[in-house]
Amino acid sequence: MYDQLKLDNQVCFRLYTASRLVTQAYRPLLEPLGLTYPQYLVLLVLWEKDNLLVSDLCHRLELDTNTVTPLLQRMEKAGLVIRTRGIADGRQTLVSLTKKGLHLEEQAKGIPTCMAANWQGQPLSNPEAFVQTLDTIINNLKK
Amino acid sequence: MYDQLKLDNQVCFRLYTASRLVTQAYRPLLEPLGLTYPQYLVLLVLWEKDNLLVSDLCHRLELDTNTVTPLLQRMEKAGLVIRTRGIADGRQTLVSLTKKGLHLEEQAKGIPTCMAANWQGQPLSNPEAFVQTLDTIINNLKK
DNA sequence: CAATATTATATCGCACACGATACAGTGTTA
DNA sequence: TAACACTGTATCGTGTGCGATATAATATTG
Repeated sequence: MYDQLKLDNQVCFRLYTASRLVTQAYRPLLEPLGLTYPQYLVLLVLWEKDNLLVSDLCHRLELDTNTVTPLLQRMEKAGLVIRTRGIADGRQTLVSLTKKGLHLEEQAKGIPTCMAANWQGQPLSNPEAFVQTLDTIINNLKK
Repeated sequence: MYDQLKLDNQVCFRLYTASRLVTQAYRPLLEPLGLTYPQYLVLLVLWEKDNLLVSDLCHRLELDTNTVTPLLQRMEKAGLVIRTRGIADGRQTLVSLTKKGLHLEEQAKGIPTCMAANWQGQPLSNPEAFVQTLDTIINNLKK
């Protein structure tokens, strides 16, 4: 029995579990809007700046097109976005919000506050340091 | 444009991204062993204590049976574990390591060290506090 | 300008996650 | 002990993630 292989000694397992549980916590808030968590992330990006390329969304979300394209196809079917072929460059796909997608922002604006209250039975001792550590990990691992 | 809806202000997105990137970082280490990351987690648990019920694994990994059962079925097909029906209680399923599953521990023992070196281009400033914050989040969110 | 390389996106296949439901075995109760 | 509730696991359907590959459009090069 190797100590370093104990589940409780794995930072990665905590990261994996925390991420899953947080996503689960979003579910009851997103379900009324008909959104999944990754779809919500796409909308966060588009609410900041509309009419983006698929590649822009990929970069912003750190996801590849093989995840993003089907995600956008489902969102298009749900009437949240429209995908149009690029005019200057025919390889590109431009992603734009529909009225429905745009109006969801109003209904979503309360979610972050709601979540913050949600996951803090015990408040986090030092949120800034926590976020900074996550950023360090992300920057170390993304190419 | 609501400030709280900016992607960069979302702790959850960092958590989600960090978790994905860390899992990705495990891939090249686990692939030679023929394992996925969740399968590796199952083995970590079984290496600590063999012959567990499906429900034990579910509790330990904070996953539901609808995830764990198919996971174990794939691992059984891969010859890593055996699933046997409970004798005392016929509803239970006992999960045991095969020789192959057991012997993988030797090959896996270097992985944690390898990973620690891997994701620390910049070393984390305060790993203990980070782990503690993750535990707080997990404890707040699990029922 | 035709052949080739590159790029942006899409498709395919597989393995999770997870809500919802099914099902078989066990406990309980009238 | 027959009817019913409960429990442990399994199944189903949908939506990601992601490696591998395909496709179409643009850029490059001989």
